[in-house]
Amino acid sequence: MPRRRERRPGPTAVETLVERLHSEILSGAIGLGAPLREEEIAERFDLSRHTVRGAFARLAEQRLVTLEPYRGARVAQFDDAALIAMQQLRGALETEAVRLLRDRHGSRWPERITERISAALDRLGAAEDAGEWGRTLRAHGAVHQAIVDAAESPRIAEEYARLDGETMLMLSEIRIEYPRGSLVAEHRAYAQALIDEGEGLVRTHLAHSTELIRAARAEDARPRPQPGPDPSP
Amino acid sequence: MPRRRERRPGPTAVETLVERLHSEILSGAIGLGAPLREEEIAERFDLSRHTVRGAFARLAEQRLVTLEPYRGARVAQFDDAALIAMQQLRGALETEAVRLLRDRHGSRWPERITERISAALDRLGAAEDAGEWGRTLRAHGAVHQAIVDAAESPRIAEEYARLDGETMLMLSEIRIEYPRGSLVAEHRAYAQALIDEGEGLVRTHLAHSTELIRAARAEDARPRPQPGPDPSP
DNA sequence: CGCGGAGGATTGTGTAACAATGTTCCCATG
DNA sequence: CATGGGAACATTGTTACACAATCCTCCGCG
Repeated sequence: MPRRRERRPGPTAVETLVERLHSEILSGAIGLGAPLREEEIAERFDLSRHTVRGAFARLAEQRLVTLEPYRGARVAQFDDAALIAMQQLRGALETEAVRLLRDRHGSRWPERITERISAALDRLGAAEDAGEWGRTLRAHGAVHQAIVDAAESPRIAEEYARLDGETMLMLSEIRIEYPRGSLVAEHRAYAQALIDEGEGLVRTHLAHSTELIRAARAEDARPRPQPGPDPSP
Repeated sequence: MPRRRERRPGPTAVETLVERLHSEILSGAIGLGAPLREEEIAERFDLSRHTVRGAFARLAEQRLVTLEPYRGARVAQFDDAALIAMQQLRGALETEAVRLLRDRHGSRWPERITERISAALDRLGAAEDAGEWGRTLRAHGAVHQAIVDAAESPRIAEEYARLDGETMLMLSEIRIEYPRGSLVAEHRAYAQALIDEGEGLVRTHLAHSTELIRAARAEDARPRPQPGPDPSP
């Protein structure tokens, strides 16, 4: 069923820049809280400052960077309050997604749906086996996203996706110690429990991961830079 | 307790333009689906196209306008699918907010909180009495926002606020017939039920309003313009 | 040591131009 | 008459340069 018309005007300069900065930021090449200077980036990518500003605006929309008038853009930072707020939002979205799924399908979700979730779980297992932290992180995100996507509620899915990108950034500087293979096992059980018992588990699961993240950040014993406007000089 | 430092750099041109366009759009002066041409707006407000484009980007972020590369900006439009998707997201947020409230406060919410909700309800009553539809609409939104704000979950509140603006736009062209005074009565009962019985009612309430909106739109018997990319020529 | 202010750095906005894409409309062709 | 091809035009995307507004640093003064 071909979509009415797939317009493909070459990706705009802003779009490609957004992608490049996105991956630089997510890869940790830029570091949480680091300032992004227009001129420098404009020169580095051979673009005009206007274009760079356009890209910044989009990245700010995804909350990967924060924008302050006359003070510029910087890669976002997350203190514990931000973590909690994010997890509450995530909880709202994932919980509702599961509830919608169960409203529609009861405890027997159609295979088309469970299949995708299973596939995501498999990829998570593979990533974990490979011992690649970044890949594992993304695969983990994809599992949750698959669950939310299954609800076929576009706005919920979209907000969740945005949140996921933000989470990737937040976690980009920490590494959670986890016995190999337990992440996938835990999530297989989680998914099954959602199907069997409903959305109640979502909050438990999130509380668990919130604690892991907090612990991992506290582990980084060094005086954690909280994102106050300016760390006192 | 004075905030660290309230920076007040004069509002930027983009910000003020966003506000002006926001109110023009919400007031219906521009009409759902109407295109916004950069040049025209730049001239009308005596600004450069760059500034206008910046404002468009922000309005798109709030989903009041849609942006298509090389095709420009237009005021958003909403078909039934969009309405449903919005309501699902709204349900996710409001439900979680109430759950957070009851987690913290049980069935006895502190007065500081109920007070704000009551105030919003009072304003709704006043607006309804005055028979001003626009004001009633805003007051109604404020009641729900007050409930969500009470949960003190900043991200949930923020997403909800964005959604509320979008909803105002969606409703800007319809008028729901409602016996005077019944909106506030209904919402007083709703708020009380949330306190007493929890978040279960949220979905019912939303389903109810979804139906009212759909009915009101169907009432506008004229061939409703659905926002397909381009209505076939 | 704290404070104010000069000077530099950076962001915000404007003007003008051109490139890339979308849109319209005329017209030749069947 | 319909239809497809394209020119001509309209609109958006991007650049370069300039200047204004604001922030930041650092120095000298009390």
